[in-house]
Amino acid sequence: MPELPEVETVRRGLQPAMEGSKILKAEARRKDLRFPFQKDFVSRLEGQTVTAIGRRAKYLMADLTSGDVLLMHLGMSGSFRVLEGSSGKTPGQFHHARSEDRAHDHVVFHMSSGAAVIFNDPRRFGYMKIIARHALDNEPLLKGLGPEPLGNEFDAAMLAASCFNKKTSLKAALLDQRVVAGLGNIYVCEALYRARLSPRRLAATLATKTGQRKGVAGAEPTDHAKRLVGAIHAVLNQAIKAGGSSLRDHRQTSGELGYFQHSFQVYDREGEKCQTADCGGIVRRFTQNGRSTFWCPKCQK
DNA sequence: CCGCGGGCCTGAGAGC
DNA sequence: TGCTCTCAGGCCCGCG
Repeated sequence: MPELPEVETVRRGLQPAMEGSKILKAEARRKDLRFPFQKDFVSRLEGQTVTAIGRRAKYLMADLTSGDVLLMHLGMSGSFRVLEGSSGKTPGQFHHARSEDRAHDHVVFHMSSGAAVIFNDPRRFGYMKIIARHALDNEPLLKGLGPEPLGNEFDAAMLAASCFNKKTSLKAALLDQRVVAGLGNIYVCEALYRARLSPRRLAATLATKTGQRKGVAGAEPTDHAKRLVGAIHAVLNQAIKAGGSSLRDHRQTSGELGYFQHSFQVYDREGEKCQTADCGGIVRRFTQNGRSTFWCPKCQK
């Protein structure tokens, strides 16, 4: 499911229930998700206060008073829901995509705020791992992640620099978390459409080589790179504002749907008319590196 | 080192 | 109704 806007939506939903609150009890209801739980998973959580809920790329990170960080990934189908203790809402008002199905509630945190925070993940591609904060820099799961697409360091120059020696397509480069961390299949398709760039274009065409400087080849961003960065910013910000996109599994922690899927211009719109004024093209789909790409062949060059 | 394809899981939807 | 097949928002790993 979740790309950066969905994970950010979840982060904002977890904050009021978890920040400043103590984990009174933690339940891991099976021995593994994508990976086995650490043996001391529960004991390192219980009794700890959560000081902050952060996000890095598609990872959620809960800072604990012990100096540990709880790293959480939603995989393809993971979601959280928050049950407020005494707010009057009944559990029936909160649900995942398959509301009758509690079989995939794999992790539960009982917070001193009175909230229960429940992680549900039918496909179990998600996972949780506790890492000492001082060891975060060496964590293999985080090592090699590229810049945050909404952070200050991500700009056209940086994108061009990391693409200019790539041999792959623009689509594949943007999905590569080492190039920019947080985009997935939907938002890559949407950003390329908004930037009017072909997913088939070589990633290296975002840069003009500027010769050698101290033996290191330089790269100047093209106008295409600038346009693309603008499109990435715009689509992510709009999607966050909409609470993410709900296709199958994504829900806000309140159980509400995100609604950015109504603003898709190409994703899952094969056969529809291109929305660009006067284009007249038809949205097409093809498979690229094993994933569906949606695009308008007429206006994306 | 890089890029690609397979595999991990379950469930929904299409077609027969 | 029920079977089979394809596909799904991610990412690790092994191969060439």
